[in-house]
Amino acid sequence: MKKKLSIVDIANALNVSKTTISFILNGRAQEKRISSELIERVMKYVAEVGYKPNSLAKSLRTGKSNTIGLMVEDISNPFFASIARLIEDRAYKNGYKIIYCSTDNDTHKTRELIDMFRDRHVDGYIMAPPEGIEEDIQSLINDGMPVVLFDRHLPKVNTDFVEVDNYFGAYNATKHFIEQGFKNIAFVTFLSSQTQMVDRVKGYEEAIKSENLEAVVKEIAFNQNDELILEPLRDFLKTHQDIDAILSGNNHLGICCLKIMKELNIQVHSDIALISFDDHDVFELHSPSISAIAQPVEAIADNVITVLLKRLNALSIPEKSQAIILKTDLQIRNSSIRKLL
Amino acid sequence: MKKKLSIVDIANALNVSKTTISFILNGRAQEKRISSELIERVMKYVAEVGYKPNSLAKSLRTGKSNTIGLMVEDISNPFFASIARLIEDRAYKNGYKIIYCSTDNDTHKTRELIDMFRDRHVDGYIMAPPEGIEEDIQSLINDGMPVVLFDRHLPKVNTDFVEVDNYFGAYNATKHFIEQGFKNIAFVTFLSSQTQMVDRVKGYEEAIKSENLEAVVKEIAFNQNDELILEPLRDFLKTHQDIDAILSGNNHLGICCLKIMKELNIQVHSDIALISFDDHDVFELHSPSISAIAQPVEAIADNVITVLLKRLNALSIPEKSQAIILKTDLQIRNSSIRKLL
DNA sequence: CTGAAAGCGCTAACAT
DNA sequence: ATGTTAGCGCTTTCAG
Repeated sequence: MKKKLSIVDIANALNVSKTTISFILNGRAQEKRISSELIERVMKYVAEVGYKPNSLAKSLRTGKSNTIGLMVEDISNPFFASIARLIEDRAYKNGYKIIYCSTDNDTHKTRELIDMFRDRHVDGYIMAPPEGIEEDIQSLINDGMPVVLFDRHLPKVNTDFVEVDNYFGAYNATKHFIEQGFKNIAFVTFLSSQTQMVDRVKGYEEAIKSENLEAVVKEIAFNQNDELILEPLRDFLKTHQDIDAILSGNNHLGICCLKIMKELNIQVHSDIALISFDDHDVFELHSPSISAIAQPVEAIADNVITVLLKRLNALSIPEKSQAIILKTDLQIRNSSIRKLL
Repeated sequence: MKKKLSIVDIANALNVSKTTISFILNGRAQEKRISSELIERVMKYVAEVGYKPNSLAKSLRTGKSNTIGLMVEDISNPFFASIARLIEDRAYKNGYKIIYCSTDNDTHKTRELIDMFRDRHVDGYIMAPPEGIEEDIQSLINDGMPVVLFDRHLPKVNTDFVEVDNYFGAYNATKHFIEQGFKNIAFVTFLSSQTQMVDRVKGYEEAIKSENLEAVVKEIAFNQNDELILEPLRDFLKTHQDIDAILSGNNHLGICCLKIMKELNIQVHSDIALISFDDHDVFELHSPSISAIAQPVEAIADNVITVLLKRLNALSIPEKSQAIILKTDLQIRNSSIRKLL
């Protein structure tokens, strides 16, 4: 078990003071006008023995950890997983590490996670916030921490966020249903006051209203246990035999709809048309293929990290916070059209 | 921006020495025979002002970070995502945080990640190791770090690991194909010398051989870019029209098979039967539903964390390392049977 | 029972 | 151009 080297070991071995080593290692050699010969010697030795500064000590001293805390709703949901991957990659390239966690939309758990991140001295926060976490985020911001929200935002909290135009995405998909001649279009969503969900419902309702149709919104309580989502859905479909199209509020619900329809032997497309918010591998592969309102995951990840890095590098006066709204992309597949492609 | 409290602030406010505070906070009050009255007073004040010890300083001092590093192949693969979730939960309940990362099966990237974990002073490692990382892991172990491998192991490295009986899983699935009357059964896998993949091929080959059939193994180079996986697969299917059943080495390849078959208008089940290693939402939902060799994700996660916690709490003499092999569960669905259910 | 003080490894103001 | 030194916040030995 080889002992871990410290900066003092290096300094002693080279007969130089540790300050000098520190300066050289932190690229302040020029500024301090250290002889390039010495720099060379130090760098060579450091590489040779494989010395790595102890980042714990460094963080303790500088107050910076070069870590970003990322909180998604559920890392096993492909939408969040892919965004997390992209953010991780970009952060990594910019010298930041990511610690990520799933909130499960649980306010209490989220609060604990924020505490943990805080405790770990993360330099910035990226999160898809659950409801009821406003105060905690505000307190983070008050303490000068950069916070970027994505997928949704908190109206009461003034900070940067990146999301898609949920209203338009749902509006547009609903209009598409109507154009295809569907009349009894239901919207299935989670019981939630999160902005993205609220906007999606609104978009749906406006589109329905504009055509003088009747809005049917089925709200289901969010639950980790899938069976508790499938059950109300099953009831809903059984008691609403007249429905000819469903718009689901996210991919999780979309998949639940598919499961129930399979179970009840309801044919997707010929019995009930379907469009889901958020794309998913399943949708493309399904027979018939399922239309989806795809979110531009790369663009979301890019914008999130860009905004955060800007804050992180900002020297002083915090700029006004920005809201970045991206466009969704309606992927029309077989599940939502009258005639199969 | 409220200043962060330190142990000194608490000590001053209460007119007690910081040592005493430290003892009380770390549950050593009894041992040090501190008056329960004082303990009471300190605890109350700490709760009141919401003081949290700085974990960075604590880690620097104690050399323990209460963090576990978890490296999976790809966090956006549901198999790894669900294991990661389960491990995270269990670790959390035992006072450990998890930092996780995707290796992408990239040895170089993995090496960097190990460095980063090391740098962060994680207390233990859980990983699904890529090939070629043996030395790095060995060096970790030599330095006394607990390392638990899962999903696969490294024959040259003597450490704990948890995996399923891959040989039997594949053998069994192949036998099932044969029982159903399929004769030209192909095995599609990644070009890999990882133990789990090797064992799966072996299981397949043994089963084929036992029935005097001909083994057809298609090996595809692992690639992040799906198109580079689909292409050889497309070629393979075009040039092997006689194949009537495919066993895929993992869920990723299983999904790729589905994609290609859809594209080439090959009917799953009636044209080619299919079983995939690793279960996936897609498989259950697909029409026809796809048979899969399911891995017991809960049991894997449970065993991994249990073994690691045992090491972490072990006071001294490292016990012999253990190999935990779990059973797979063949989920027979419509894609692999002669007559539809 | 409690306190003083050393020290984990690093950075940076302040000498020299 | 390089060295001295004082912390960052915490734990822990040793002395009262």
